[in-house]
Amino acid sequence: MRDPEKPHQIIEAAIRVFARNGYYNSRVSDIAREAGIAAGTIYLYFRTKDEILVTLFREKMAEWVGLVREEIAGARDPLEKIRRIVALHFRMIEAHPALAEVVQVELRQGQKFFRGASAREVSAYFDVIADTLEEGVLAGQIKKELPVKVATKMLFGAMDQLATSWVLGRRGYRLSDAAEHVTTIFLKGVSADGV
Amino acid sequence: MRDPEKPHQIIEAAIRVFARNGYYNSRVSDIAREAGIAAGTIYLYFRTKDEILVTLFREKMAEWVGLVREEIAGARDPLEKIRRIVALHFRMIEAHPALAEVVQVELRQGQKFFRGASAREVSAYFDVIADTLEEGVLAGQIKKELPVKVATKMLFGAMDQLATSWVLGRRGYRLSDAAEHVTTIFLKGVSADGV
Amino acid sequence: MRDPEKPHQIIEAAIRVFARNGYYNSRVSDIAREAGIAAGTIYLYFRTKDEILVTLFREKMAEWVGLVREEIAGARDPLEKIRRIVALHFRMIEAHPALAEVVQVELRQGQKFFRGASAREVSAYFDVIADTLEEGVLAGQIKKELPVKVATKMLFGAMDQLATSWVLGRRGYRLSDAAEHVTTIFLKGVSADGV
Amino acid sequence: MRDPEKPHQIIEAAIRVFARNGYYNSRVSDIAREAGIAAGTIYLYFRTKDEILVTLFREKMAEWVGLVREEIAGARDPLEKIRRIVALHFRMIEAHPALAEVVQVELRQGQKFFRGASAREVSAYFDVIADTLEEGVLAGQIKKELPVKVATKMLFGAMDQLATSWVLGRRGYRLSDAAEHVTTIFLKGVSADGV
DNA sequence: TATGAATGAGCCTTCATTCAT
DNA sequence: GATGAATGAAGGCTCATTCAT
Repeated sequence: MRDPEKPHQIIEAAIRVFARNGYYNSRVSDIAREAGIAAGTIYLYFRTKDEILVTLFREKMAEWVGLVREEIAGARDPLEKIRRIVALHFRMIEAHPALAEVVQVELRQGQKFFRGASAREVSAYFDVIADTLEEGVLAGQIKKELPVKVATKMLFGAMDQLATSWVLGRRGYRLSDAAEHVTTIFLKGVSADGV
Repeated sequence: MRDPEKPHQIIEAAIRVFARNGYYNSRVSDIAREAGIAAGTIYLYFRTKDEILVTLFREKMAEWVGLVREEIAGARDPLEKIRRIVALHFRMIEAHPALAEVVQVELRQGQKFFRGASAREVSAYFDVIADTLEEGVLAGQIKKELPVKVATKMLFGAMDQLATSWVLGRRGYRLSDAAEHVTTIFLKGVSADGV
Repeated sequence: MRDPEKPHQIIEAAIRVFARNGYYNSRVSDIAREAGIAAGTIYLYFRTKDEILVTLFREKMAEWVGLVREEIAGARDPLEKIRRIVALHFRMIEAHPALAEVVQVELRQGQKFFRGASAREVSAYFDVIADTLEEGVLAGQIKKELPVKVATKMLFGAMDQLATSWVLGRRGYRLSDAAEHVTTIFLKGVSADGV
Repeated sequence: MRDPEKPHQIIEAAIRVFARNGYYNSRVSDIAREAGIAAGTIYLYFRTKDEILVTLFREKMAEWVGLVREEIAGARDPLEKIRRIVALHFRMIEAHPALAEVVQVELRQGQKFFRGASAREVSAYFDVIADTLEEGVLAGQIKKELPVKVATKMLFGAMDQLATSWVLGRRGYRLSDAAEHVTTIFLKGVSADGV
């Protein structure tokens, strides 16, 4: 396996193809054509079609979580961190709609049929959110009796649904505009009473 | 084409099979076996495999929305209605985990590849939530500057994510227990300032 | 097996259906619908779909030969007989185009795949022609060195091709008009030298 | 899609298989086995089973007509041309009985159900015969009031029937022996009176 | 390493035939 | 006898994967 650029090219091609047709309606040869290589070449870098999807998830989710971690690293205030997480989430979706589409639509299938291969990476994102919420509790900004796991899933689910609607819909508006609303509502919902 | 029970039996069998393997990993003959009939018989009631999934979505979503409408009909208070919607949502998921799995996992694929056949039914559910929020705004219980559409998607997304986690996870806890938390956080998030 | 009219009705329906779609593109249920009965009923009168075609051939060919025999019975002159055979052949094709179509198109398949079941009936038609030619030889009107079998097949083939062209074409002319030409050319071809 | 020999091999295999079982009783996998390739390979060269038959007709008929044209190119005398056409027709049938069988038996089905795809090629053969007859009329060897279209179909039908009988029968004689008889009878039938 | 022709297992769908009513 | 719902074998076609070049 020589060309270290090929797997990346294949993944990027797969993202575009899966976004267009979905995993099960995409042929390996479609990905090859999109990547400008021969179908057989794909098998020099991936053992099966499944492995493309699994790798895709793993790499992209890891990248994503890395970016989120960077984004919030500079912030001291937990509430500000939440604000940045939501803003970044929506910015990423808007910047990479094809990737967004794949992750939104295929992730669930994926979690079920591809051996939860991306489970670790997905849960890392949940961890970032959960950790931030815990921080806020300790800082007294978030109510201390907050069921953090539930709240984490709520925030993720809320962002995910906004993203899904935007992706599946006509994209006739700026998703980023929703970020502030989402943050406001969520933070009010979890805030400590006195705040 | 007589037996009026057959389509129902086939749909129920399909739910179980799709929940187990996913739509694309299920064979028509699997559905037939699960339903206790011959594969050919399915084609007396459905034209294609796709049509089974589309019909499944349509019927189950319509049923679901019907139940939700009934559930909140008795309540006067919009906040109480939201509470009941969330509670019913989770009760339904727990009561019909296979259906839940199918809807959770396949719906997105579905929205994209099965002609948005269930679009109307799904959006009916969104409408119920949105209408209830509007009511709350008029009643002064929910803040009047609330972006209703965003809030609607947030609540749906939050419930959906909790459900998905529960379905894909080990189901090692009572999903209903989360209902109260979800309601509390959400309602606090959207409540009018003075409340 | 009660209703003695049913087999006949089924055969007539089959002729229309086969003429429209060909044997292999026709369903048993198509024949049943055309006959105004249920598909299962057909199996009270015929054991298989094949048997319908075989019976159809046998009965119709026998009928045909019977008519031809009647038609020429009144004629003394062999040449006149040939003239009548050709004229009747074309009249029959025009009068029963659906039957013609089936016989023209399916007969060859039939001869090969349905066990030559209609071989006897078809060859009876050949016999009528051959016998008439022999008669003409004896009467000195047809050249005595005529290879009767070849000439018989030639006349049949000629009529058959005219009929096929007419059936497959637009039927934009009167087939009967060709009868005289065919007869003239053929009789000239086989006539005794001095005639 | 490279090997330029494959389509030819597949066509030749198909001819043998169709000759044995007929089009509708032949499986694609039968053709593949006969050609010594995998069933899937056929679909690299033909889109459907139908297309095999259509291509077969088109190519073989074009070849046939080309050969006929060559055969008569050297002859000046129209009657001699007819003689050669008939002789070649029968020689071809004898040399390629499988092809003959397919063309004889399937052509009619074909003309009806495969979009008349071979219509042009078949009618090219009719044209050759018709043109030759016209030539004979101009040369004064064939009677000038001859209905050329009818005579053309008669000759074709006659040859076709002889061929069919030989193909479907036991082939217990030399078909070529019939050529002279057919020519003699036909030419006498269409000859100008004084000749 | 890259190619893409070849492979063949797999699945949806059709439809002749059966049989309970 | 008549029905038509049910059956299930069969086959066309697809496409992930292999391998000779």
